[in-house]
Amino acid sequence: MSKQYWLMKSEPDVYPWDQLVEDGTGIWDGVRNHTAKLNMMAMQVGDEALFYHSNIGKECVGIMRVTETAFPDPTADEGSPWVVVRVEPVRPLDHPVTLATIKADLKLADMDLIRQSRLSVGRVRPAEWTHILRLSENAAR
DNA sequence: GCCAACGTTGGC
DNA sequence: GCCAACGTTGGC
Repeated sequence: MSKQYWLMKSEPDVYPWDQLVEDGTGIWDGVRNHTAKLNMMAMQVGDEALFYHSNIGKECVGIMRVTETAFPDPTADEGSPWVVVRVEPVRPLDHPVTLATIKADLKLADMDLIRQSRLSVGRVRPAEWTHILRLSENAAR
């Protein structure tokens, strides 16, 4: 299967991008939503994901790569359906791409991030991915 | 199986 | 602090 793209939210006062960079790798635990879980179960090693800071910042700050497919969330109860994936940082974005920027861009109006604002793990279409990366290169905001 | 009540997420 | 969106729970 060809590479897929994702967006994963974390509140920066709980687990910020810099922490993932410092750790070198991490598991995406604590997801308790079935749609988000299904997205994580669809991830393949080598898929790439935007790291999004929710609540504080409200911006995409970096790119990470999936290094291990879904396995049971060690922070969940035994026998629960919840899973994690393992990720590692690839690189920070040249400039963060804010939610306001994404909302203002017609090409990005159909993103999971916009259409289902509470979803913590969403799909990003290839065209959306390249567009956001282009925005992060250009934006001298 | 329906739906009201309630809880959580996350933007504003 | 408020509220919209959405998920879950529990009574019937």
